[in-house]
Amino acid sequence: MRAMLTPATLAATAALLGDPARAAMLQALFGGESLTAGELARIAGIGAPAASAHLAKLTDGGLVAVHRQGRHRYHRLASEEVAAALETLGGLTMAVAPARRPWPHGEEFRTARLCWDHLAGRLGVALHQGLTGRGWLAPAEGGWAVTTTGEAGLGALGVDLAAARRARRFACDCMDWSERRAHLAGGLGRAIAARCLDRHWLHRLPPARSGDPLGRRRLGLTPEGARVLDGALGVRIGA
Amino acid sequence: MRAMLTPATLAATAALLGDPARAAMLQALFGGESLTAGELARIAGIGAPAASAHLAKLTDGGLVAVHRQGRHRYHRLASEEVAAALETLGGLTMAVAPARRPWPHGEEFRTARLCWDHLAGRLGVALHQGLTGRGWLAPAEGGWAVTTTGEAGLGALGVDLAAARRARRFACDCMDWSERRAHLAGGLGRAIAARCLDRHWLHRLPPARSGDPLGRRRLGLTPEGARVLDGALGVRIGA
DNA sequence: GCCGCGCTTCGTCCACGGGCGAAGCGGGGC
DNA sequence: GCCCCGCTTCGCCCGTGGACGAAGCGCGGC
Repeated sequence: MRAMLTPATLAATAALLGDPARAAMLQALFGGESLTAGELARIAGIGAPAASAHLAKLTDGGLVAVHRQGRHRYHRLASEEVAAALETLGGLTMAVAPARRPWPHGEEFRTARLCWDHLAGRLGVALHQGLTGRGWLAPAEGGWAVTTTGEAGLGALGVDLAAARRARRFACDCMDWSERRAHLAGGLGRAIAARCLDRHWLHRLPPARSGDPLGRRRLGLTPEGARVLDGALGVRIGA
Repeated sequence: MRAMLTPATLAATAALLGDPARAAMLQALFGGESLTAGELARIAGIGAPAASAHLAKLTDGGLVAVHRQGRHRYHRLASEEVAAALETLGGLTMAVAPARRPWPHGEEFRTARLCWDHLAGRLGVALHQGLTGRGWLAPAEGGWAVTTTGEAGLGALGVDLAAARRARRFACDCMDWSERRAHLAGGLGRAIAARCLDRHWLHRLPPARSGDPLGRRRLGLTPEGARVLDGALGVRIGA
């Protein structure tokens, strides 16, 4: 039983993304971290009351989820779909915007980065290719399912499949705007990214400059990470 | 040399989609047809002056392209990226909107439909799977390239590869929100869809009811189409 | 050449919504 | 218990932008 997709409801969702302050907040949350209302207010360059109003709209609209902890309220993106929409809208914006200033992140940004909680860029796309090409994932209702081969392979890498299965979506596609190809999202995408960061196969790179809207989303691959991912899945993004 | 992706530019693009009248226009154009300003005004339920203003914003923003013919001005979506953004935003809206009215299109809509100018739904996803799984497409900069095997296979189906290559993008992914998987967009996606409709392997289904916001996007597969696509690419969506 | 039609431009109105300061609420710290 | 601090609510102001009617422009038809 799904709802009707009318122009009005689509416009309502798009309008939530169409305010500069809200867009700044969402872009900050797109880095994968949970942030307090105060931090988001500072990032968006507005006062606390305005930020509170924006965050109320975003949570009402189902784009942001809140988590109370003491006197702080931590905000994060609510779902895969929100991350996917931000990623795709970013691609549209880049395609549409005339080339004004040079793109300051260049190759490093396209090589590997976080898309909310999963891996993107050339690395994310190569990972998707490796997982499906080696038969670790098979088509399933609503995305992908892991095969017995995949279960063994991912287990050997130490990926927490149990945690991945607890997510609303186990594995589905997400558009990578810099590569124009799909990368892996869902619980499995998150579990793989978590494992890579946990084992220091990947590490977060510092922002290119202060106030960087892309935050700490850029990732660097360590020599060990390159070895492990190439050995297990044929993922090669160096050259 | 790419432009910078600031919150402000992303918000500006999203705001273009965030108006009910503009969203209605874009959703109508998402069916793949070129429509005149008058038709779009009627669809959006607004007067001619307002429609003209909205269309000017959409073309200025690079979301819609115009084509003069006599005293009519035909409007269509400007690029892959716009179609991809509409598709993804639709998915976000559906995920976010509480299930109000039942979804009236059900299985027929998920089985096969147009996403602007290429195939989507279970059929589009299966096609993508068939093309990549059989080695007809290989990873390439910015999407996919056709292999020699693929060139032969697509040639045998009568797909116009020369026309496909003239497009800005030859082949790239686009998110399918009903399947949560990638389907094929770009010049090749358009050429394949055109061939299928041309040979009556697929045909447009009438709107489920008048005023249907999804227009004539639903597609039906003919027995011959099912036979051809299964034989060439192992595409099976019947059961 | 004249009129008709599709579309755009201009001028005007008005409503929605985002911003802030002040005040209120609630959880922790001491 | 008191205060501090993070966040929200309230009340208000103001700017943006979307709507329409009237008028103008350009292409076609007769």
